[in-house]
Amino acid sequence: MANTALSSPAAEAWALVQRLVGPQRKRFMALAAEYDLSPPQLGALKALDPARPVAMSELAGILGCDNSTVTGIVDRLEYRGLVERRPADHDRRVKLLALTEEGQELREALGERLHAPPHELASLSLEDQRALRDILRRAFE
Amino acid sequence: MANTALSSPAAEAWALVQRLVGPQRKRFMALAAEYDLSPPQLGALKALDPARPVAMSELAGILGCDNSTVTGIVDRLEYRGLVERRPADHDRRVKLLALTEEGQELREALGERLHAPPHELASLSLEDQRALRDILRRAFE
DNA sequence: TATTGTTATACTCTATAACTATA
DNA sequence: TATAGTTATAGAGTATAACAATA
Repeated sequence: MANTALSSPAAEAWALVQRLVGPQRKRFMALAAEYDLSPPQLGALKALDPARPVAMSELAGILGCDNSTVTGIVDRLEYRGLVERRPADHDRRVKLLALTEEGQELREALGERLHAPPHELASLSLEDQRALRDILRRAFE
Repeated sequence: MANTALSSPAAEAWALVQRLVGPQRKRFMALAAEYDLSPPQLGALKALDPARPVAMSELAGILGCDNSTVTGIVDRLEYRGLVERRPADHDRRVKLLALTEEGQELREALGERLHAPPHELASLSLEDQRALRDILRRAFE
């Protein structure tokens, strides 16, 4: 955990990425609190797709928790009028989750806040920003 | 949340960073489960300093939760013999947290796992790795 | 008076196991 | 038989408020 050598440039880069992202956790929690959401509720709102309904089990997969946990999270979101459960045509066991209009608006506002890059990146030179973007693009090729 | 323009290179870079780090959350949960720790317990172990005892309130600050929450987390860690509560000389209200020998060993093993860069970074060319590292270093200047 | 840590309380998240209804 | 979602249950995390010891 300490400064253990950092053998490769990738390892040091990874440590720096973690340092960049670390504060994001508190930012996420603060944002959830601001909108009176629990962190998993915010995660669920973020994970739902405005363009396509998502099955309960699919959401469980995205959030990395059990189906039974999703039931409670969605219960509260639905009670608040942010999400709707709808039957699925192709399989009557499945329930599809759709954002209500209010849910979509909230999700939009949340998204804007989460998308804003932290000042460490925003204050890099435009040249560095582009280089960083290009390297990260290559990382996913 | 969708592909909303990504106005600046910094915004796209930030989106890519989040994409890189996203899977890290599940990695973290899986690692905790593997060692029979809850995620906050793993976080606490990670936050404790092998070289310097940490006060309860300091740990609460790092974890971003209330002091009263830390009490329970540390209770379980202490019950398991991973952490010790010690009195502080300078202020008898304060309790200092120190890793036991077993706690240090576990933290070391955990650290090795968390420090390994994901394959997306590890498989970048050495040139890209170095450039990425250098840009991120500048981000923190 | 203010602060550190604990306790009491209430709520949320969490997984497991058992259940219902589909498939 | 197997799967999607719910319910019941028990344990852990979470903050708030009240408290004891200390500053």
